[in-house]
Amino acid sequence: MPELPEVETVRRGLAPAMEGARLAKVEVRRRDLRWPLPKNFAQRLEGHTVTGLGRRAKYLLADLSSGDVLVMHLGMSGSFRVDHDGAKGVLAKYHHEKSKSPAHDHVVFHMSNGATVTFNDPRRFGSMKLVARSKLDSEPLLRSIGPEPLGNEFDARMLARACAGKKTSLKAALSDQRKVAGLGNIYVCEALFRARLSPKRLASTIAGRNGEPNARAAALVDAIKAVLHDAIKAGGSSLRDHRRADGSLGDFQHNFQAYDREGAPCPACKGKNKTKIKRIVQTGRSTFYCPSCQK
DNA sequence: CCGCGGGCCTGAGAGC
DNA sequence: TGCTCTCAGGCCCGCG
Repeated sequence: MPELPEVETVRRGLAPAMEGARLAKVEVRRRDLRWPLPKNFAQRLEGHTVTGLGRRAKYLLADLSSGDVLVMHLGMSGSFRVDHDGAKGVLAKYHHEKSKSPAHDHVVFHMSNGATVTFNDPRRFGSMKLVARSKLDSEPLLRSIGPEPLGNEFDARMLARACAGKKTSLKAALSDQRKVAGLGNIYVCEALFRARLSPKRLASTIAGRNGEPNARAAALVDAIKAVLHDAIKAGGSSLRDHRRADGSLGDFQHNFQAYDREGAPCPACKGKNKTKIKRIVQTGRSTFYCPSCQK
């Protein structure tokens, strides 16, 4: 499911239920997620307070009063659901969701404030890991991740430098978390569409000889920031699995201009003969783009 | 170091 | 209805 906007949406939904609350009880129903949860996983969490809930790239980071940080990833199909005691109506309301089978409720956090936070993940590509806060900077999962695209420091200069000299495609480069954090297949396609750049273009062509940014780099950074802002505002994109923490759907899928729109008329083409959005495969993943607009 | 392909899992949807 | 096949929003790992 989740790229940066979906993870940020989840974070904002979980924060009111988790921040400032104590992990009163932690149920581990399946420990074989992406990596097996250690035997003492629940023990290391129980009794400690969540002092803050943050995000880095597509990871959620729960700061704990114990000095640990709980690093969580949703993989492809992970989601969190918040229930409040007595809110049976909410439970009933979403009971029909087939994708939310309780068989895939793998970890349940019972918070001291009465909230229940449930991690559901059919494909189990998601993960949880406890890391000492003092060792977070050297944590292998996070160490080589590039800049946050919505941060002030992320600019054309930074992206151009990361792409300079790279013979790989722009599509592959933007999907590479080391170059910029948080983009996945959807938002790479949408950002390239907005920037009018072909996904097949070499990554090196957004930089000059010395790695300085050109106009394409500037357009691309603007497009990345804009599409992520718009998607967060819409609560992310719901295709199959993504829900807000209250169970409601995101809305941004209705704003896709290229992704998953193979054969549809390009929304940017002028005149009556609009080019159809094309689907190709790059590094094993579908890419959607307009061959006329994106050069 | 770099880039690519394979693999990890389950479920939905298409086609027969 | 039911089977088979393909595809899916991610990322680690091993290979060349």
